[in-house]
Amino acid sequence: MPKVTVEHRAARYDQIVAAARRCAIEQGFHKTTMADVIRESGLSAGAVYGYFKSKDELVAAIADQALSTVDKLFENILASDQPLTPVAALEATLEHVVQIAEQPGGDVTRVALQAWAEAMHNDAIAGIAREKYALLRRKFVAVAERGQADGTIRADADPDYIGQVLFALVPGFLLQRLLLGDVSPRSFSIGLSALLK
Amino acid sequence: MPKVTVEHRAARYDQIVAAARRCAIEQGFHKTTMADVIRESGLSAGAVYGYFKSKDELVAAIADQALSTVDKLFENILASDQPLTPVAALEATLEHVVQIAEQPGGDVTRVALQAWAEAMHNDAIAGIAREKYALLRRKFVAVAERGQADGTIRADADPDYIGQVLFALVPGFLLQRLLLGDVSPRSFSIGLSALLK
Amino acid sequence: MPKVTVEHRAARYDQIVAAARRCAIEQGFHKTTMADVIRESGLSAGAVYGYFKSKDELVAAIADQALSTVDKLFENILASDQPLTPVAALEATLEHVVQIAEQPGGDVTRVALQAWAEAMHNDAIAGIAREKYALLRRKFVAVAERGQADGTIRADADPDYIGQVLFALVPGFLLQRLLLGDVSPRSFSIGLSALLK
Amino acid sequence: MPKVTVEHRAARYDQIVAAARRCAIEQGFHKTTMADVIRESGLSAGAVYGYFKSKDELVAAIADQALSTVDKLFENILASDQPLTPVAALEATLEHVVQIAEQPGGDVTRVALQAWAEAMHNDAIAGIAREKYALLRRKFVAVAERGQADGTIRADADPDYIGQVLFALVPGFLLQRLLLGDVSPRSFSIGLSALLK
DNA sequence: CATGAATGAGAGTTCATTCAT
DNA sequence: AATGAATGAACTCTCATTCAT
Repeated sequence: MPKVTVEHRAARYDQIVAAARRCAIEQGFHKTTMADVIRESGLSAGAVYGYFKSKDELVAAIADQALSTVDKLFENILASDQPLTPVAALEATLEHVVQIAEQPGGDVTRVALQAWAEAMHNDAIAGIAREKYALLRRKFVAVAERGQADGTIRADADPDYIGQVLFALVPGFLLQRLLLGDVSPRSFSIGLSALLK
Repeated sequence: MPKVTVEHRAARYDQIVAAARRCAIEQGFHKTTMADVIRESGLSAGAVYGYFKSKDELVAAIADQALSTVDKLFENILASDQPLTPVAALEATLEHVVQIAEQPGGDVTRVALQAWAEAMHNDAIAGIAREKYALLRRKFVAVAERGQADGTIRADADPDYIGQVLFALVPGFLLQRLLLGDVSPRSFSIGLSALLK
Repeated sequence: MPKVTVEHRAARYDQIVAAARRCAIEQGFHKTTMADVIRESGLSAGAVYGYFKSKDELVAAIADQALSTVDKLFENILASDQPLTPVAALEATLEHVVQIAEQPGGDVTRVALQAWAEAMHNDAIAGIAREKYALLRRKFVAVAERGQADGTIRADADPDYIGQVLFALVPGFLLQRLLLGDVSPRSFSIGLSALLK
Repeated sequence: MPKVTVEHRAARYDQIVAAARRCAIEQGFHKTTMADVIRESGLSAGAVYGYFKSKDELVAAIADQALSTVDKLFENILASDQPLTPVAALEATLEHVVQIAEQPGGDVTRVALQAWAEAMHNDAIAGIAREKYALLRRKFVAVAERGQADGTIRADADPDYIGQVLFALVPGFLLQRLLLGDVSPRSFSIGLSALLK
């Protein structure tokens, strides 16, 4: 009975977050009303408030989820022991971004964008964003360090700086994808390769 | 106070936009109420609505202004006839970003971030963002083309792709600056230089 | 208070319409604010808007109700199978008007007057008014036709015209009653009888 | 100088009332804003307020004007020394109503309707309406009295009652004309004649 | 427990009126 | 005298949240 209930609770929770995410993708956090989420989730107001004490908490949960899509990157691509070149690391990351974005249920990267804006005046979301992005950036620093170790990258530069630049390409790609729509992991990969000679 | 000069109208307009921008920097577009803007501007509700038909219109004006900060880049740095290397173009741009961000009256780049989010479901703002950023990116494409012409960049890659990558570093810098706070034009310049060998 | 019965909803609806009607009788549609209706109904703003999407919709409901007071006329007096003379039909109608007007809760005929004015630039209300009054007028046409059939009314005139004239006496009575206050079904009955010889 | 000014003032006054009337015909008193009147009159806010201390005063002036259209009836048709039959008096009155209604500048009878509604909670307008309509009704009483004197109307009925009935046909006609649009002085004349045998 | 009707503070906006120029 | 920008109280309506059933 306890386990069934726990699973049931988890399913309900996901149901609400999924509904809220769909709304947020469509209209943004702020235009989304609790009534929207309630309707979209198929639950009652009371039920939704049984899982989230407030709209802020629900928004934080969606933002968290959107920002946590990078987690899989760590577990899979960037966790490999084989050395990754900067271009390979970038391309793998961007392909992951695109794959996430194209999943059925709507483009979560749009929610990530919302989360960045929200982080400017919402400490909870800012904290999550900082944590996730610092972690991802550290992976790119590691890539830089390996490159410096094997001589493919100049060793006289702070690897942190190189990591900043490589990581910057991820939100830079995401924004161009959503706003201009004419970029792809391939075009970025080619562009970066060309610059690196 | 009838028979008001064009300058007077422009001054009032700026007064309202400045007040609204201060609010938006602090709390974001959506937590900012018209009452906030009215109080902050020192004008009356009617006066504000004499200049902006709706909150949406006012938000669009602030977003427009924030996104248009890149205009000065075109007029100044990137308009020079002397060839700019990718690193120089990037550093000039990021220094401009920082200078804009540190101007008294609050960090406008925070508003730019809001505008990105808003562009996801606001066609007016999306249009402005697309226009401004397409223009800025073209400058980086031009930099790439010059580099290819003078042999400092490999000529077998589409310069558009190189422009995408270089341009991506701008929002990537901006986001890291606002979120993690540990980047600088210098650190980006060093990081990019190291990658380019 | 979920799971509310249909009767409960209907009662709430009537509660709001009754409150709004009281306000409209006192001050007219336009001087009546939603705050007035909310206070008078004893409900909250949200509750009232749960039953009526807008003030316009509420006004239409009150107007509809006021204009629909003639419905009972059809069911009762004018539906009788025994032939009615014009004078009898008129007197019955006016007595019904007075009875309606003197009901506790305020004189609804004042609202009917408002509805006439509103019908000039409100299609919904104009439609209702047209429908109800066309129906009532048709009853008077029927009275005229019976009169022509049994020889008490000249047969060479269009019964529609006679119906127009008889029906005209109803708003003519109503207006004089509200404005000058010195008319009664009896005085009208006597006056019409005298004219008919 | 004084006379010119007086004429100028009168012209301005008429200009404002005419503008306000056009608005009131189109949208009713309440949907008409002072800004509408100001725009329509081609004057400035200050100018309009130089002639009318408040919107209420302006509304009263339009209502007054609309209700005073019956004045010409007294001066012309109903003032004749030759005896008028009820049917003739009615037809003359209704023809005057139609003529007034069809004048260029919009149907003033729509404003009269507004005035009736307004009279329910506006003593100034109620006073004017009472005065004008009492006067008009008295004319119909006089017609009744003449009829009784010359034997064409039964003498045993209070002529006031007959006047009430005859007068009632005027607003009854006006309302049907505006609401149902299928009546004419002729149809009323025929209808009344038929009833009178 | 789950429901969803009800709450009510507060949002955006309007508009009659004023008064410095 | 005339202007019309400015005022600000008041309006309609929304929506996050609660709690009686």
